[in-house]
Amino acid sequence: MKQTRQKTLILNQVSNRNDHPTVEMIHKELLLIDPHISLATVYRNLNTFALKGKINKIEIPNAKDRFDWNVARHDHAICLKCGNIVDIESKRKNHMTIEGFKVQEVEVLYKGICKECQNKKDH
Amino acid sequence: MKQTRQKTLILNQVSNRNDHPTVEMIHKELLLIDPHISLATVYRNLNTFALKGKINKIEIPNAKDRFDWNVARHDHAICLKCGNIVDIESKRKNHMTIEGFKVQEVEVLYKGICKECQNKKDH
DNA sequence: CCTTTTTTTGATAATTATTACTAAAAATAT
DNA sequence: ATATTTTTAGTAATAATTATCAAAAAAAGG
Repeated sequence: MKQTRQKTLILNQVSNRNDHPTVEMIHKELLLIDPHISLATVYRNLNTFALKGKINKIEIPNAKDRFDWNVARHDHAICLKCGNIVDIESKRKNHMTIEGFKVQEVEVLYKGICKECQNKKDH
Repeated sequence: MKQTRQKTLILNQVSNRNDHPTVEMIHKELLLIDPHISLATVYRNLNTFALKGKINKIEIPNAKDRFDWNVARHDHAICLKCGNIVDIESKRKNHMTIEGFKVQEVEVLYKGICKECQNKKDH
């Protein structure tokens, strides 16, 4: 694992924001700093960081992957109107057991309407 | 909504199996009965049935969609080795509330190793 | 029944997020 | 410094699903 300018930029970008950016969002921001940084490089490194547990990868069906600096256990809620993601405190115990199934991970995704979208008028 | 031979075949196929087939699996089975049924038709109708609540669509990140005749509320567990999906009884109450977020749906996915794969020897 | 209208199908093209590929560049080791 | 290894940039490839649309089938209206 060689240290590179790009890796530092990417890890900093995820760490310094508390939304749940997509690869594209991070790439777009980084282009302002390094106009030649490649989308493939951002994908590659975000995945590597997630594998190493430095960041969290949030996989949502039929939506772009999101990344999260917060590696502590927590759930997520996605707004069906605006697509925004918010953190939800997890109420589960640390070790779930299911008869005949060795649980390694539990993913909980709340789908609904966020505060902002509830206050918006549809027209 | 016009009644067609294809719709009947597709709905029957999902209803008559208790695994969680992908579109491809259903299409492959139906080709034995109707050798010209189109994959697009299977996709189209499974999605329509799911929207109407006749069947359940299980969306799993980075995997093919699965379909389920069981429309009652329940969770799923996916085996990280073989990819099989099993039903898990849901322990949640019917109405979840989160401060500032109107929950419409909660998806819980257990990831781990199923009974069969635990007994298999890796080599 | 036969004709008209509406919906659906089949076949394939398009889409889209992500991964694979590879020569050149950068980082580390010698 | 030079050699070796890893990474990057740019782009091609992949794969699941959706869109498109002419032809076929189903329902409606005499």
